[in-house]
Amino acid sequence: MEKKNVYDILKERGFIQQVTHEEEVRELLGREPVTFYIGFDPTADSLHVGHFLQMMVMAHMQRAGHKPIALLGGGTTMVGDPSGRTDMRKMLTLEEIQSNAEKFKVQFEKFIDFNDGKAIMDNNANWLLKLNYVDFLREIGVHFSVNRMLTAECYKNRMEKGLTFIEFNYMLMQAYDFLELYRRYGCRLQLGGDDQWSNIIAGADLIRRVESEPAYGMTFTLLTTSDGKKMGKSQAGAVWLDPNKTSPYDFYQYWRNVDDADVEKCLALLTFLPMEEVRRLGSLPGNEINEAKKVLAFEVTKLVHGEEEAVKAREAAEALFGGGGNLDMVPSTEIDKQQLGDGMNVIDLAVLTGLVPSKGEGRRLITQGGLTINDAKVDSIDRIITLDDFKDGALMMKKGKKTYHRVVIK
RNA sequence: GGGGAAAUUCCCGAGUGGCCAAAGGGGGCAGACUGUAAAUCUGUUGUCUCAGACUUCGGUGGUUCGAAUCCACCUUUCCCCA
Repeated sequence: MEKKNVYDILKERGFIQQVTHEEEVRELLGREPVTFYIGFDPTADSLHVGHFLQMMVMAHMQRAGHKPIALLGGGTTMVGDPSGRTDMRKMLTLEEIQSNAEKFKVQFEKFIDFNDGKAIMDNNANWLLKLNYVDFLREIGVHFSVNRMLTAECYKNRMEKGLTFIEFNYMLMQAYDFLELYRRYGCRLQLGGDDQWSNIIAGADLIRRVESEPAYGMTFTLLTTSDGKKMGKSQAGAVWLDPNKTSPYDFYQYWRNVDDADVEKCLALLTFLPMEEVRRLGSLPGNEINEAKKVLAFEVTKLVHGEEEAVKAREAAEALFGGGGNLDMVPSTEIDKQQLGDGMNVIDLAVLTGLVPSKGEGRRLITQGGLTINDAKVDSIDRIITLDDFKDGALMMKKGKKTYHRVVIK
């Protein structure tokens, strides 16, 4: 069987949103190994699921024999990308950015194979930070029409709310990155989320002007739910790839609970399952779609945290929602006997475990009948927890229908 | 540089001296219904030793018995003019 063009794979799985030169890009990708890049601005101390989608693209591309460049935005983050934002980005210090970049670096290495030059990692701080202002303006600035920039989609809503000059420059920096990567590594394709479209075409145009060489760009769908909201946001904030920020159990549960309407899309974008299987799972009727969600949760957790963690997360979920099984991975808190004393108020215990953020909320929860201890509803805010409530040294608290927390006597 | 407007609780946005922990919406949380889904309906949504007390309305200082509301200065943002 002839090898499938990676462009068609990405298209079929629903990644592709916009392409600068559709036919040319497709042909190029089918013809020769292409060096391409995706930029990641280290604005936080961990990658999140949005980044994960980009890494899936890199992985698909790498499998097809192309060479990814993971570009850390150590330089661009100093400026801040205004795209898709209504307010100004918080300014980060150089130290914060560098520390974040180090964390990103470690995470990249889990997803992309950098051995034997199969992929490249670089940081635009290496060239952006030492740029000379006037030289930059003369070499790069001349190629940008302010009139045109102002019409760019990414500045539209900022034209109403305000846009500072520093952010306005972001596009030039990113365009320059592309040029720099072209010069250093022969990179002629930039990929990114759809909110990066303006920045990407700016870079491709720059290479065409300055180097008179073809350069291309392509954007991917952003992870949104069927009703257009950003995905990867849970009540606790973003869903992080760092297990210390989002535990594998919570990560698993996030995907286990996606809307019916989003299951197929997520399977296509975030797993490597063959498309026939994705379509089959996505079209399961009614209740059966839960099987698809289990597959989704397991597969994504496996990719991000490894098979062992994924199995544990699945077991924990099955134990809680099905009964029996291994409870090791369920979020839990250890408490010693002294702390418990002669008895401890439920609310205090709930706050201690972090199940509720404050006593007020704990009271509210109990009053509304939302707290369960060992499958029995707590009906009084004065309920005292004693050693008798622990079975084999453990007690199970449940908030609402699906937030479990184990308390273990140590 | 000159003139005008604004900054409110997670977000948007009311509130112009006591009735304001602050309308309304969104979001969150919980209950009912379900399939660990969606939609819908209901309740709830600053903290605490919850009767009551305490902290909050960009910052600092004032006026007042009493301020989110008035005054001064500062910070930030937007708009108009140059």
